[in-house]
Amino acid sequence: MREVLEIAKALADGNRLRVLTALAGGELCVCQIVELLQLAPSTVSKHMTILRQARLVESRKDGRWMHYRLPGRNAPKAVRDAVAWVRRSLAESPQTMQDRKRLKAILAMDPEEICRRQNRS
Amino acid sequence: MREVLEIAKALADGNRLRVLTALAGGELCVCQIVELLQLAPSTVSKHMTILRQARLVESRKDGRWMHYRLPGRNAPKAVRDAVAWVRRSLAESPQTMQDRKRLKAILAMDPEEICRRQNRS
DNA sequence: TCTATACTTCGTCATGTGGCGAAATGTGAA
DNA sequence: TTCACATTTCGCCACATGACGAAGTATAGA
Repeated sequence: MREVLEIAKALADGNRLRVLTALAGGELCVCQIVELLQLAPSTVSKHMTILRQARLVESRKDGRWMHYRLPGRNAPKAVRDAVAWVRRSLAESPQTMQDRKRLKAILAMDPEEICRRQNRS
Repeated sequence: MREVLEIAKALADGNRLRVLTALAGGELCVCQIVELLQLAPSTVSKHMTILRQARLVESRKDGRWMHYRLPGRNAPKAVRDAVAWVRRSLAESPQTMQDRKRLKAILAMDPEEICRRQNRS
């Protein structure tokens, strides 16, 4: 119950649903997610912590960059099923389409430049 | 997105998860749910409204009694899948076991007596 | 070591959510 | 019609949550 409720609460936010959907296209670092959601880095960090606590994402630290990705096959069934539900339910959503487009542009840029941009603003 | 988020928010509460799990055993009226959750009738009513708005439950009015049940086959796929996720994920949970036992006792009683009890307290 | 920087943590604020009791609603029975 | 009563709606309160900026942490590079 505790685990399932934690998952459900983690899913109960539009920005977190967008992140999970975006991660279906492969892992992303925090600054890329910041660029996608257009939120403050601290806010994004908090969202990612909530998703990770619920095990809905896994993380990998690479130097100064933190990468997040969807959970692998060894994740609990409740988690994998929840992610699958989100992916299926939002696959055709207008928000997802728009994010997919935006993400394409983000991935085309150099990650370092994205971060530099954020420091300027 | 709107629909999926509404479902996720409706699932993000322990009492509502308990109700959905309990409804797997068949439809229940409000006073039976009140007895199960041990919450004020007005609180339970609010929970059921949230679940119904998200289409996670359907309702049937029978005289003074309102019965709630899990959605049928004509419900949206996102809804059916969400209910299935909850049922599968909580099927073996201690809370579910305990509720199942309590529910058995509740169903053994006359519904009218349950309501009478609630008015006394 | 020192600096720059990618990210997280902390403090704060506005808003959202879950709880209750009182009042309103609607329906069967007298 | 009038009453009893199952349920919902309303108003309120305490607490949770999402947002930000400032400060802290950790790591690559000079």
